[in-house]
Amino acid sequence: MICRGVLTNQPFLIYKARMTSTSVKHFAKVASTCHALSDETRVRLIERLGEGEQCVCDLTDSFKTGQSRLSFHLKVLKDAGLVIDRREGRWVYYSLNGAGFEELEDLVRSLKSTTSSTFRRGSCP
Amino acid sequence: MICRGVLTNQPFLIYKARMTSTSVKHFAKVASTCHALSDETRVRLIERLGEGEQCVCDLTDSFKTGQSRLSFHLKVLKDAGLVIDRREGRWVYYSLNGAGFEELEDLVRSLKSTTSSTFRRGSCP
DNA sequence: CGTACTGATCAAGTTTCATTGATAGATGAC
DNA sequence: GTCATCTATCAATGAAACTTGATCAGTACG
Repeated sequence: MICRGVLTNQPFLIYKARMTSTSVKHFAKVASTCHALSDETRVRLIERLGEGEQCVCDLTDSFKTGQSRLSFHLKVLKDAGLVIDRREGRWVYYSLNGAGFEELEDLVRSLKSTTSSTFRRGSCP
Repeated sequence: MICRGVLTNQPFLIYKARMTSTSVKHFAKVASTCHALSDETRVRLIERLGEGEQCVCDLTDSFKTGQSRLSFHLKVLKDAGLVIDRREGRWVYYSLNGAGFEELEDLVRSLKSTTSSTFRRGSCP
């Protein structure tokens, strides 16, 4: 199966060159961060936290759902670096992690513009 | 459970006001798009397509995996609007869908800056 | 025609994730 | 101290997603 790009004629070599260990981590980072945002409940939590810091009791009230369920989703978001928590007495407050979102924006941008912005048309014999 | 934000004192009303039907769709749209990017193989596919249009045979070769597996992941990406395909004889070429990525960037941006950029500190009695 | 090839689709098996209810840990009130 | 409250964690169940191999649909070629 000898299929090559018109311009480079060596797409496979190019690909291997980009497969550095950091690139591998990059793939996993994008996937794990996006996984955190792949659930509608978690997206709703993010948008809610965009209004400002919220305590879990507030969220449980307005989301009208089990507390353990929200706790689970908040943990997923926290592990992804998208939110941070702060304990104050019995209550725990969650808010957005600005740094995590900037990183996310960078990741998304990097997806679109990887190496060559020129549109290379493939050709198989 | 009477927990209110310091500034508004009515966080729940604010939340309900934002729950329009378009917002609901918005949540689902972010979740579904991010789900497409929540798999490492699919992220690798995206980055590979960032180099230019690729035929499936090329991808199957360099990813060293089953053809049906790649076809499955390409379909997920296509359904999410992130890639487009083009048939040319026996071969099918995939490439990035610029419009889909712009929409994705908008979605991510909208997550960070929803309503108030002011940091509201919650307070529970 | 028939054959060879590319890629999509299907079905079965496996894994991973989300939900639920119960429990445990931590804090504050008494 | 005991009790109540808030939140995290655990175990079990159900659902969704991923993988694999086989088959099917479409195309090219002799």
